[in-house]
Amino acid sequence: MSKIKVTSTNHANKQDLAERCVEVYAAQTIGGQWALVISCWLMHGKLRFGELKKLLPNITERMLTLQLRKLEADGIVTRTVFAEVPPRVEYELTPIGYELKPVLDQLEKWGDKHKKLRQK
Amino acid sequence: MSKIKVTSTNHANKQDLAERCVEVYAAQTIGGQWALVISCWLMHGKLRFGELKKLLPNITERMLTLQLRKLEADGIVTRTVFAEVPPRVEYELTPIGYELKPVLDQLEKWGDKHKKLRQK
DNA sequence: GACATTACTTACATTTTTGATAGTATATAA
DNA sequence: TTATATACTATCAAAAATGTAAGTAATGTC
Repeated sequence: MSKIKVTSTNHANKQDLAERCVEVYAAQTIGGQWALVISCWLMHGKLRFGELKKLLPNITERMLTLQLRKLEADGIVTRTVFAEVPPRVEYELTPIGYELKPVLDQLEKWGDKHKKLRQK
Repeated sequence: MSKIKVTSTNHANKQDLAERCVEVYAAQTIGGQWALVISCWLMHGKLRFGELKKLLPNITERMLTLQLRKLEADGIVTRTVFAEVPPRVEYELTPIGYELKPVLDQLEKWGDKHKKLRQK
């Protein structure tokens, strides 16, 4: 499941950075091209796999799965499978997941300011 | 200088995400393996290229250059060259760069909490 | 029995990011 | 004259992330 090479310099560097700098640790945890948007949407409440897919029209099922699994592994979302056919799976933020709110808020604030500056 | 393929799906997706979600826009702007740590160090004041290198013992000069150039292009740091030999170049956060502080603070806060949860 | 639905998985290809290594310029000091 | 220090640049190689396309399971519906 993991394609990372534990012996690579890159891997070592990432680990080192995460250990020495909590900010980097946090950034790595919510990193990945789609993880942040997914978190943003889940802030509003739980969603099914298919609902997320509709909200992110360009994402492939593969990527959505991968990122959700990573978020799950990192304790940021929970995955609830209902024994139905066709299957139903719901994703919801964990408490620590919901605590990302202030981070997202600050990112939004800063992003807005930066965007405006750039437009001038 | 840019190795990105403007015609790729990946590129299109990134653009799209950044447009639709300011949080992602912000995250992309300070993304890159080393950009955040560099920003953290620069929060304390301006630094020379060589000083940054010492603070990040594992970074290659190439990567340090690349990330600093990106930060410069994005208006987050300024680059001041002194006409001396050997050369001296100083990097400092711009006003909007310094405004990353609250973002870093929140990342730190969250990162700490998350780390503690994981250790249990 | 064929079909639709949903949330996936698998194998492979492409793109993007990062790393390794070896250069370069140039005034000053030895 | 050679060496030194500093902030780079240029190539090439490796690793990591993302995308493409095609499957799968299982049950209820027609």
